[in-house]
Amino acid sequence: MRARKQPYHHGDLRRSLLEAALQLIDEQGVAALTLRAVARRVGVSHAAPYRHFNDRESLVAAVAEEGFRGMLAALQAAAERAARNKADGLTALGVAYVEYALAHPSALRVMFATELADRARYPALAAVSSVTHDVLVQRVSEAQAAGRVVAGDPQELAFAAWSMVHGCAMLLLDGQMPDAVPRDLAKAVTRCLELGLAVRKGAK
Amino acid sequence: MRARKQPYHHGDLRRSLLEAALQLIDEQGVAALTLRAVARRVGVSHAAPYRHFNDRESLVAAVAEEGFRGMLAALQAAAERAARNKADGLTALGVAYVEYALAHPSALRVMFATELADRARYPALAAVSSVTHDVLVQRVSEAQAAGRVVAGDPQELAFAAWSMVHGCAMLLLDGQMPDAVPRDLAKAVTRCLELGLAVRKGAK
DNA sequence: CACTCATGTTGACATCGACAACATTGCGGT
DNA sequence: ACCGCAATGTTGTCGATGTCAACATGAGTG
Repeated sequence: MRARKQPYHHGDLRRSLLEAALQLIDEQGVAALTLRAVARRVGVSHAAPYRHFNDRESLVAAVAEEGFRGMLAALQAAAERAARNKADGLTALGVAYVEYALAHPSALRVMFATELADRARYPALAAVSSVTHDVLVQRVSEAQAAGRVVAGDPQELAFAAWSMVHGCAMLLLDGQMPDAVPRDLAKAVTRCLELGLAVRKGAK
Repeated sequence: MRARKQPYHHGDLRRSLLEAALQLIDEQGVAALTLRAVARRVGVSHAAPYRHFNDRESLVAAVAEEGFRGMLAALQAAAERAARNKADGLTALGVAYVEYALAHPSALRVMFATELADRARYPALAAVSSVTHDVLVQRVSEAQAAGRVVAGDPQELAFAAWSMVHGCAMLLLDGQMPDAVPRDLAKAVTRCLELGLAVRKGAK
């Protein structure tokens, strides 16, 4: 069998570091996400991560990027499911967003962490986050074409929808609603969103 | 004149520390909020802050608390202004929320910082944040009574409103909408919110 | 006037991010 | 087959930070 002595070169250290980072965040929160701790967990020296990440923030950004990719996949899966069932794609998207947030709270926290405020410094992160946004805008446009959503700038309507869902997720994650059932609130929010965007047949 | 030599006792160090903390965040971001940096700015020794804050997180929590108080004042002022002008109090609240966020981005970031996720550890913070929430619920109830908002659990409706406005503020602060005019987006969101909550005269 | 305790200071330690200098090895060109 | 280079890891180190313990100061109270 192959010698168990760790080969000097790890193979795919970058990926291992990312996975360890996710575990750390899950177990001990974002504050515990330390370059040295990640290195320890993977079993490499404390400076090894610097070969793959410029600094701590770069690691955080990379983890956030992973999070966005995961969410993007979840959103697209939800949209396809909705399309197959002839259901409302927009609503499905909103529900999927909140569900992903509740299922991966630490990922969400990293994705929108304060440290990463200036996206300009992390183009890859900005890109994947932008794609996510585009998916949403696209669904809004489709819903408009199908006559299910009021006319108007799809960018602005999408932003409104995103705001609502994102805010809901964040408030739930932050425990701002301690005595409530998250899913009920999410439902209420989604319903309000539907009403707000729906084509209004009546006067007013 | 009074001796300029710093008296051994500062007088109101706690308040000074809080103000220095706010300045630091404004100037250099949340990451620069360091116990030692705050102490330096105030001109006391590096361990002095420990007489007023248990640890770094406690300081952050206290700053967040200040932020909530400021926002609460802004919201209440906006509500009163709206009442005098017979305008819609709920909309005024939403606009005031986003405006406060855009005017005090660093405060907002601290208020909803990741580190303070478990509010249980900071009762004072939880309290003032809860009061803010109550104000919103109250306005929703009033709007319902005035027939301007659909019937339903005011808690849930208020949460939906809060979600939307909070999400809008957060996304704008995070620069997720780089090529847009913040105020336009805020308007769009608020309008969507109004529509979503409004009493529907027509058929669905 | 003396005592006491809150408030502030000094000094120390472990940890962290970051860098530089050095070690190892996979890989491509000859 | 050999050489050499560049990517990848390691060790050592530095300054800064959070945190604690031991000590100093003085404001207010009896």
